Amino acid sequence: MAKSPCSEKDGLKKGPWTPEEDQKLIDYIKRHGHGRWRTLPKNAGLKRCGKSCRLRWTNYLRPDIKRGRFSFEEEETIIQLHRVLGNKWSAIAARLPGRTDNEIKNYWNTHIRKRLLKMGIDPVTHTPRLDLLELSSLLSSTLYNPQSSQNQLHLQNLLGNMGPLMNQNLLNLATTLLSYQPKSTSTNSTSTGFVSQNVQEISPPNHVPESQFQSFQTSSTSNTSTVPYSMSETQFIQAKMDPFSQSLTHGTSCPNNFGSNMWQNSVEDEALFTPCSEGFVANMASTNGYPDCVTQSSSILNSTSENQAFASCNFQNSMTNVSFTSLLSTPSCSPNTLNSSLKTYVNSNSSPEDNQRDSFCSNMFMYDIANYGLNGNEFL
DNA sequence: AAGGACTCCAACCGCAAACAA
DNA sequence: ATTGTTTGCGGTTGGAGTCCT
Repeated sequence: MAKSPCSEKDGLKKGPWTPEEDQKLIDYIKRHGHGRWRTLPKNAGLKRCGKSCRLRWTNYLRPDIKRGRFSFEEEETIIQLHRVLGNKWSAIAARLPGRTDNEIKNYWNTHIRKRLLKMGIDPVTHTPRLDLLELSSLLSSTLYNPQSSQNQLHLQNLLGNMGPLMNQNLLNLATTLLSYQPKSTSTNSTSTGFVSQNVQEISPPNHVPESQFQSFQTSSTSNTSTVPYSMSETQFIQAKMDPFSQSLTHGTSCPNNFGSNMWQNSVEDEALFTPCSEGFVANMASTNGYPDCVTQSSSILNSTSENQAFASCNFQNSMTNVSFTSLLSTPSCSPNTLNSSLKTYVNSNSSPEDNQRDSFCSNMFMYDIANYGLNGNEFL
Protein backbone atom coordinates (compact mmCIF):
# COMPACT_ATOMS: atom_id res chain seq x y z
CA MET A 1 0.00 0.00 0.00
CA ALA A 2 1.21 3.47 -0.79
CA LYS A 3 2.51 5.49 2.07
CA SER A 4 -0.12 7.64 3.65
CA PRO A 5 0.45 11.30 2.82
CA CYS A 6 -0.24 12.20 6.42
CA SER A 7 2.12 9.99 8.39
CA GLU A 8 2.63 10.60 12.07
CA LYS A 9 6.11 9.15 11.63
CA ASP A 10 7.04 12.33 9.81
CA GLY A 11 6.23 14.24 12.96
CA LEU A 12 2.94 15.35 11.52
CA LYS A 13 0.06 15.74 13.90
CA LYS A 14 -3.30 14.07 13.40
CA GLY A 15 -6.64 14.34 15.10
CA PRO A 16 -8.64 17.33 16.28
CA TRP A 17 -7.34 20.77 15.58
CA THR A 18 -6.50 23.12 18.43
CA PRO A 19 -7.59 26.78 18.42
CA GLU A 20 -3.94 27.76 18.03
CA GLU A 21 -3.57 25.65 14.91
CA ASP A 22 -6.79 27.08 13.53
CA GLN A 23 -5.54 30.60 14.11
CA LYS A 24 -2.22 29.86 12.42
CA LEU A 25 -4.01 28.50 9.39
CA ILE A 26 -6.45 31.38 9.21
CA ASP A 27 -3.68 33.94 9.57
CA TYR A 28 -1.59 32.33 6.89
CA ILE A 29 -4.43 32.06 4.39
CA LYS A 30 -5.48 35.65 5.09
CA ARG A 31 -1.99 36.79 4.19
CA HIS A 32 -1.15 34.46 1.36
CA GLY A 33 -4.36 32.87 0.21
CA HIS A 34 -4.82 29.14 -0.07
CA GLY A 35 -3.53 26.70 -2.65
CA ARG A 36 -0.22 24.87 -2.68
CA TRP A 37 -1.48 22.87 0.23
CA ARG A 38 1.60 20.69 0.21
CA THR A 39 3.88 23.52 1.21
CA LEU A 40 1.35 25.53 3.18
CA PRO A 41 1.71 23.79 6.56
CA LYS A 42 5.47 24.24 6.58
CA ASN A 43 5.18 27.89 5.65
CA ALA A 44 2.45 28.45 8.18
CA GLY A 45 4.36 26.70 10.94
CA LEU A 46 1.89 23.85 11.25
CA LYS A 47 2.81 20.26 11.94
CA ARG A 48 0.05 18.99 9.71
CA CYS A 49 -0.04 17.55 6.25
CA GLY A 50 -1.38 19.69 3.43
CA LYS A 51 -4.40 17.52 3.03
CA SER A 52 -5.39 17.97 6.64
CA CYS A 53 -5.02 21.74 6.31
CA ARG A 54 -7.13 21.83 3.17
CA LEU A 55 -9.87 19.80 4.82
CA ARG A 56 -9.84 21.93 7.94
CA TRP A 57 -10.11 25.08 5.87
CA THR A 58 -12.76 23.94 3.43
CA ASN A 59 -14.93 22.16 5.97
CA TYR A 60 -14.60 24.36 8.99
CA LEU A 61 -12.57 27.55 8.88
CA ARG A 62 -13.73 29.10 5.61
CA PRO A 63 -15.44 32.40 6.47
CA ASP A 64 -18.43 31.78 4.23
CA ILE A 65 -19.44 28.60 5.99
CA LYS A 66 -22.88 28.60 7.52
CA ARG A 67 -22.89 26.91 10.89
CA GLY A 68 -25.85 25.56 12.78
CA ARG A 69 -28.84 23.42 12.04
CA PHE A 70 -30.21 22.83 8.60
CA SER A 71 -33.47 24.61 7.91
CA PHE A 72 -36.57 22.87 6.61
CA GLU A 73 -35.91 24.40 3.22
CA GLU A 74 -32.33 23.18 3.14
CA GLU A 75 -33.39 19.72 4.17
CA GLU A 76 -36.04 19.61 1.49
CA THR A 77 -33.50 20.80 -1.07
CA ILE A 78 -31.05 18.10 -0.04
CA ILE A 79 -33.67 15.40 -0.40
CA GLN A 80 -34.77 16.65 -3.79
CA LEU A 81 -31.21 17.00 -5.07
CA HIS A 82 -30.23 13.63 -3.71
CA ARG A 83 -33.16 12.10 -5.53
CA VAL A 84 -31.68 13.38 -8.77
CA LEU A 85 -27.94 13.41 -8.07
CA GLY A 86 -27.45 10.55 -5.65
CA ASN A 87 -24.42 10.70 -3.37
CA LYS A 88 -22.84 13.56 -5.29
CA TRP A 89 -22.30 15.54 -2.13
CA SER A 90 -20.15 18.17 -3.73
CA ALA A 91 -22.77 18.78 -6.40
CA ILE A 92 -25.44 19.06 -3.75
CA ALA A 93 -23.26 21.35 -1.66
CA ALA A 94 -22.75 23.60 -4.68
CA ARG A 95 -26.48 24.34 -4.57
CA LEU A 96 -26.56 25.02 -0.86
CA PRO A 97 -24.57 28.17 -0.16
CA GLY A 98 -22.50 28.00 2.98
CA ARG A 99 -22.80 24.25 3.41
CA THR A 100 -19.97 21.83 2.76
CA ASP A 101 -20.20 18.45 1.13
CA ASN A 102 -18.94 16.86 4.32
CA GLU A 103 -21.61 18.55 6.39
CA ILE A 104 -24.36 17.55 4.00
CA LYS A 105 -23.08 14.00 3.83
CA ASN A 106 -23.04 13.76 7.62
CA TYR A 107 -26.48 15.27 7.90
CA TRP A 108 -27.81 12.88 5.32
CA ASN A 109 -26.36 9.83 7.04
CA THR A 110 -27.32 10.82 10.57
CA HIS A 111 -30.73 12.41 10.04
CA ILE A 112 -32.35 12.27 6.64
CA ARG A 113 -31.42 8.74 5.74
CA LYS A 114 -32.76 7.39 9.01
CA ARG A 115 -35.92 9.42 8.68
CA LEU A 116 -36.58 8.13 5.18
CA LEU A 117 -36.03 4.59 6.38
CA LYS A 118 -38.50 5.12 9.19
CA MET A 119 -40.96 6.42 6.68
CA GLY A 120 -40.52 3.29 4.63
CA ILE A 121 -38.72 5.04 1.81
CA ASP A 122 -35.57 3.59 0.37
CA PRO A 123 -32.99 6.38 0.78
CA VAL A 124 -31.13 5.23 -2.30
CA THR A 125 -34.01 5.04 -4.76
CA HIS A 126 -36.42 7.37 -2.95
CA THR A 127 -39.20 4.90 -3.59
CA PRO A 128 -41.25 2.86 -1.15
CA ARG A 129 -39.42 -0.15 0.16
CA LEU A 130 -40.43 -3.38 -1.51
CA ASP A 131 -40.82 -5.23 1.77
CA LEU A 132 -43.54 -2.75 2.70
CA LEU A 133 -45.40 -3.39 -0.51
CA GLU A 134 -45.17 -7.05 0.30
CA LEU A 135 -46.52 -6.48 3.77
CA SER A 136 -49.44 -4.47 2.47
CA SER A 137 -50.40 -7.19 0.05
CA LEU A 138 -49.92 -9.87 2.65
CA LEU A 139 -52.03 -8.09 5.23
CA SER A 140 -54.85 -7.68 2.74
CA SER A 141 -54.59 -11.31 1.80
CA THR A 142 -54.49 -12.45 5.42
CA LEU A 143 -57.54 -10.38 6.21
CA TYR A 144 -59.51 -12.38 3.68
CA ASN A 145 -57.90 -15.69 4.41
CA PRO A 146 -56.50 -15.67 7.92
CA GLN A 147 -56.44 -19.44 8.11
CA SER A 148 -53.75 -19.70 5.48
CA SER A 149 -50.71 -21.08 7.24
CA GLN A 150 -48.59 -19.90 4.33
CA ASN A 151 -49.77 -16.33 4.83
CA GLN A 152 -49.24 -16.62 8.55
CA LEU A 153 -45.71 -17.90 8.15
CA HIS A 154 -44.86 -15.28 5.58
CA LEU A 155 -46.30 -12.53 7.72
CA GLN A 156 -44.42 -13.80 10.72
CA ASN A 157 -41.15 -13.69 8.84
CA LEU A 158 -41.86 -10.21 7.57
CA LEU A 159 -42.73 -8.97 11.03
CA GLY A 160 -39.54 -10.44 12.35
CA ASN A 161 -37.62 -8.21 9.98
CA MET A 162 -39.76 -5.11 10.12
CA GLY A 163 -41.39 -5.08 13.51
CA PRO A 164 -39.26 -2.33 15.00
CA LEU A 165 -39.99 -0.04 12.11
CA MET A 166 -43.71 -0.45 12.11
CA ASN A 167 -46.38 1.72 13.57
CA GLN A 168 -48.01 0.27 16.62
CA ASN A 169 -51.46 0.14 15.02
CA LEU A 170 -50.25 -1.80 12.05
CA LEU A 171 -48.19 -4.03 14.27
CA ASN A 172 -51.23 -4.72 16.41
CA LEU A 173 -53.28 -5.59 13.37
CA ALA A 174 -50.60 -7.86 12.00
CA THR A 175 -50.02 -9.65 15.29
CA THR A 176 -53.75 -9.92 15.77
CA LEU A 177 -53.98 -11.64 12.44
CA LEU A 178 -51.12 -13.87 13.39
CA SER A 179 -52.82 -14.87 16.62
CA TYR A 180 -56.03 -15.75 14.82
CA GLN A 181 -56.83 -19.38 14.36
CA PRO A 182 -59.99 -20.77 12.85
CA LYS A 183 -62.55 -21.57 15.44
CA SER A 184 -63.60 -25.02 16.27
CA THR A 185 -67.26 -25.70 16.81
CA SER A 186 -67.15 -24.22 20.26
CA THR A 187 -70.24 -22.23 20.96
CA ASN A 188 -68.69 -20.21 23.74
CA SER A 189 -66.10 -18.41 21.76
CA THR A 190 -66.57 -14.88 20.69
CA SER A 191 -67.35 -13.64 17.24
CA THR A 192 -63.79 -12.56 16.68
CA GLY A 193 -62.66 -16.10 16.18
CA PHE A 194 -59.62 -16.02 18.44
CA VAL A 195 -59.12 -19.29 20.19
CA SER A 196 -55.41 -19.37 20.80
CA GLN A 197 -56.09 -17.15 23.76
CA ASN A 198 -59.30 -16.50 25.48
CA VAL A 199 -60.37 -13.16 24.14
CA GLN A 200 -60.87 -11.88 27.65
CA GLU A 201 -57.19 -12.44 28.27
CA ILE A 202 -55.99 -10.45 25.33
CA SER A 203 -54.32 -7.33 26.58
CA PRO A 204 -55.70 -4.15 25.15
CA PRO A 205 -53.34 -2.33 22.86
CA ASN A 206 -51.52 0.10 25.05
CA HIS A 207 -52.98 3.11 23.28
CA VAL A 208 -56.58 1.98 23.54
CA PRO A 209 -58.38 2.88 26.74
CA GLU A 210 -59.38 -0.22 28.61
CA SER A 211 -63.05 0.70 28.48
CA GLN A 212 -62.98 0.99 24.71
CA PHE A 213 -61.13 -2.23 24.35
CA GLN A 214 -63.57 -4.11 26.47
CA SER A 215 -66.49 -2.80 24.51
CA PHE A 216 -64.82 -4.28 21.47
CA GLN A 217 -64.89 -7.70 23.00
CA THR A 218 -68.54 -8.30 22.31
CA SER A 219 -69.62 -11.85 22.70
CA SER A 220 -71.73 -13.64 20.22
CA THR A 221 -72.52 -17.04 21.49
CA SER A 222 -74.42 -18.11 18.43
CA ASN A 223 -71.93 -17.37 15.71
CA THR A 224 -69.94 -20.46 14.81
CA SER A 225 -68.97 -19.45 11.33
CA THR A 226 -65.35 -19.88 10.29
CA VAL A 227 -65.45 -16.43 8.70
CA PRO A 228 -63.35 -14.36 11.04
CA TYR A 229 -65.09 -11.09 10.40
CA SER A 230 -68.54 -10.20 9.35
CA MET A 231 -68.88 -8.72 5.90
CA SER A 232 -69.26 -5.24 7.33
CA GLU A 233 -66.23 -5.75 9.56
CA THR A 234 -64.16 -6.97 6.67
CA GLN A 235 -65.29 -4.10 4.52
CA PHE A 236 -64.44 -1.69 7.25
CA ILE A 237 -60.96 -3.05 7.78
CA GLN A 238 -60.41 -3.20 4.06
CA ALA A 239 -61.42 0.42 3.84
CA LYS A 240 -58.70 1.18 6.33
CA MET A 241 -56.18 -0.80 4.38
CA ASP A 242 -57.04 0.53 0.95
CA PRO A 243 -55.49 3.95 1.32
CA PHE A 244 -52.37 2.21 2.48
CA SER A 245 -52.28 0.03 -0.58
CA GLN A 246 -53.16 2.94 -2.82
CA SER A 247 -50.47 5.14 -1.49
CA LEU A 248 -47.95 2.37 -1.77
CA THR A 249 -48.71 1.83 -5.39
CA HIS A 250 -48.73 5.54 -6.15
CA GLY A 251 -45.36 6.20 -4.60
CA THR A 252 -43.36 6.00 -7.77
CA SER A 253 -39.94 7.20 -8.65
CA CYS A 254 -39.60 10.76 -9.71
CA PRO A 255 -36.86 11.61 -12.19
CA ASN A 256 -38.26 9.53 -15.00
CA ASN A 257 -41.37 11.60 -14.96
CA PHE A 258 -39.77 14.90 -15.79
CA GLY A 259 -41.78 16.84 -18.27
CA SER A 260 -44.93 14.88 -17.68
CA ASN A 261 -48.17 16.47 -16.68
CA MET A 262 -48.14 14.77 -13.35
CA TRP A 263 -49.02 17.88 -11.50
CA GLN A 264 -52.07 18.42 -13.61
CA ASN A 265 -53.10 14.85 -13.11
CA SER A 266 -52.52 14.91 -9.45
CA VAL A 267 -54.59 18.04 -9.05
CA GLU A 268 -57.45 16.42 -10.87
CA ASP A 269 -57.07 13.20 -9.00
CA GLU A 270 -57.59 14.22 -5.45
CA ALA A 271 -57.39 10.63 -4.34
CA LEU A 272 -53.72 10.79 -5.11
CA PHE A 273 -53.25 13.25 -2.32
CA THR A 274 -55.08 11.60 0.46
CA PRO A 275 -57.96 9.43 1.37
CA CYS A 276 -59.09 12.19 3.68
CA SER A 277 -61.43 15.03 3.02
CA GLU A 278 -60.97 17.94 0.67
CA GLY A 279 -58.74 20.71 1.87
CA PHE A 280 -56.41 18.20 3.38
CA VAL A 281 -53.27 19.82 2.13
CA ALA A 282 -54.04 23.25 3.47
CA ASN A 283 -55.39 21.88 6.70
CA MET A 284 -52.42 19.68 7.28
CA ALA A 285 -49.99 22.41 6.49
CA SER A 286 -51.63 24.75 8.91
CA THR A 287 -52.05 22.25 11.68
CA ASN A 288 -48.82 20.38 11.66
CA GLY A 289 -46.57 23.39 11.64
CA TYR A 290 -44.91 22.37 8.41
CA PRO A 291 -45.42 25.28 6.09
CA ASP A 292 -43.79 23.63 3.09
CA CYS A 293 -47.03 21.99 2.10
CA VAL A 294 -48.67 25.27 1.28
CA THR A 295 -45.66 27.12 0.01
CA GLN A 296 -44.58 24.23 -2.10
CA SER A 297 -47.94 23.79 -3.70
CA SER A 298 -48.19 27.45 -4.60
CA SER A 299 -44.63 27.61 -5.81
CA ILE A 300 -45.28 24.69 -8.10
CA LEU A 301 -48.05 26.57 -9.79
CA ASN A 302 -45.84 29.60 -10.25
CA SER A 303 -42.72 27.86 -11.45
CA THR A 304 -41.34 27.20 -14.89
CA SER A 305 -42.38 24.09 -16.71
CA GLU A 306 -39.29 22.02 -16.00
CA ASN A 307 -39.08 23.10 -12.40
CA GLN A 308 -42.79 22.61 -12.17
CA ALA A 309 -42.49 19.04 -13.29
CA PHE A 310 -39.67 18.51 -10.86
CA ALA A 311 -41.39 20.19 -7.97
CA SER A 312 -44.76 18.67 -8.60
CA CYS A 313 -43.18 15.29 -8.85
CA ASN A 314 -41.52 15.67 -5.50
CA PHE A 315 -44.58 17.23 -4.03
CA GLN A 316 -46.75 14.47 -5.33
CA ASN A 317 -44.39 11.86 -4.05
CA SER A 318 -44.35 13.38 -0.64
CA MET A 319 -48.09 13.61 -0.54
CA THR A 320 -48.82 10.20 -1.95
CA ASN A 321 -46.51 8.73 0.60
CA VAL A 322 -48.67 10.15 3.31
CA SER A 323 -50.77 7.18 4.09
CA PHE A 324 -48.23 4.48 3.97
CA THR A 325 -45.61 6.44 5.79
CA SER A 326 -48.08 7.14 8.49
CA LEU A 327 -48.36 3.47 9.12
CA LEU A 328 -44.73 3.23 9.99
CA SER A 329 -43.57 3.99 13.41
CA THR A 330 -41.71 7.11 14.21
CA PRO A 331 -41.07 8.37 17.68
CA SER A 332 -43.88 10.84 17.44
CA CYS A 333 -46.14 8.30 15.84
CA SER A 334 -46.10 6.17 18.89
CA PRO A 335 -49.26 5.18 20.67
CA ASN A 336 -48.70 7.83 23.29
CA THR A 337 -48.56 10.56 20.77
CA LEU A 338 -51.65 9.40 19.02
CA ASN A 339 -53.66 10.16 22.07
CA SER A 340 -51.88 13.22 23.23
CA SER A 341 -50.48 16.50 22.17
CA LEU A 342 -48.26 16.85 19.15
CA LYS A 343 -45.66 18.22 21.50
CA THR A 344 -45.09 14.88 23.17
CA TYR A 345 -41.50 14.19 22.34
CA VAL A 346 -40.93 10.56 22.90
CA ASN A 347 -37.35 10.42 21.81
CA SER A 348 -35.47 12.58 24.21
CA ASN A 349 -32.44 12.16 22.05
CA SER A 350 -33.97 14.39 19.43
CA SER A 351 -34.62 18.03 19.72
CA PRO A 352 -38.16 19.37 19.48
CA GLU A 353 -37.34 20.49 15.97
CA ASP A 354 -36.21 17.02 15.05
CA ASN A 355 -39.45 15.63 16.28
CA GLN A 356 -41.40 18.25 14.48
CA ARG A 357 -39.70 17.15 11.30
CA ASP A 358 -40.29 13.55 12.15
CA SER A 359 -43.88 14.39 12.85
CA PHE A 360 -44.45 15.77 9.39
CA CYS A 361 -45.78 12.51 8.10
CA SER A 362 -46.79 10.96 11.35
CA ASN A 363 -48.94 13.97 12.07
CA MET A 364 -50.74 13.27 8.87
CA PHE A 365 -51.55 9.91 10.26
CA MET A 366 -53.11 11.62 13.22
CA TYR A 367 -55.23 13.67 10.92
CA ASP A 368 -56.08 10.52 9.07
CA ILE A 369 -57.23 8.85 12.21
CA ALA A 370 -59.18 11.85 13.37
CA ASN A 371 -61.02 12.04 10.09
CA TYR A 372 -61.98 8.43 10.28
CA GLY A 373 -62.91 8.78 13.90
CA LEU A 374 -60.66 5.81 14.30
CA ASN A 375 -60.23 4.36 17.72
CA GLY A 376 -59.08 1.03 18.96
CA ASN A 377 -62.48 -0.54 18.53
CA GLU A 378 -62.83 0.39 14.93
CA PHE A 379 -59.32 -0.42 13.94
CA LEU A 380 -59.41 -3.85 15.44
C1' DA B 1 -23.96 6.41 40.31
C1' DA B 2 -21.91 3.64 36.83
C1' DG B 3 -21.09 1.72 32.72
C1' DG B 4 -22.71 0.07 28.40
C1' DA B 5 -25.13 1.58 24.21
C1' DC B 6 -26.01 4.92 21.05
C1' DT B 7 -25.57 9.31 18.31
C1' DC B 8 -23.21 12.63 15.92
C1' DC B 9 -19.71 14.88 13.36
C1' DA B 10 -14.88 16.29 12.59
C1' DA B 11 -11.26 14.19 10.60
C1' DC B 12 -9.04 10.60 8.07
C1' DC B 13 -8.25 7.40 4.14
C1' DG B 14 -7.89 5.84 -0.44
C1' DC B 15 -8.98 6.48 -5.03
C1' DA B 16 -9.31 9.01 -9.25
C1' DA B 17 -9.34 13.10 -12.03
C1' DA B 18 -6.92 17.20 -13.19
C1' DC B 19 -2.85 19.47 -13.79
C1' DA B 20 2.13 20.46 -14.47
C1' DA B 21 6.63 19.40 -16.01
C1' DA C 1 2.95 10.41 -24.18
C1' DT C 2 4.53 9.73 -19.63
C1' DT C 3 5.25 10.52 -14.91
C1' DG C 4 4.78 12.85 -10.64
C1' DT C 5 2.02 16.06 -7.91
C1' DT C 6 -2.08 18.31 -6.45
C1' DT C 7 -6.80 18.54 -5.67
C1' DG C 8 -11.47 16.82 -5.16
C1' DC C 9 -14.51 13.43 -3.73
C1' DG C 10 -17.09 9.87 -1.21
C1' DG C 11 -16.80 6.32 2.27
C1' DT C 12 -15.37 5.30 6.82
C1' DT C 13 -13.66 5.87 11.52
C1' DG C 14 -12.76 7.52 16.24
C1' DG C 15 -13.97 9.73 20.11
C1' DA C 16 -16.70 13.05 22.75
C1' DG C 17 -21.13 13.69 24.39
C1' DT C 18 -25.59 11.88 25.67
C1' DC C 19 -28.96 8.51 26.82
C1' DC C 20 -30.57 4.38 28.95
C1' DT C 21 -30.78 0.67 32.11
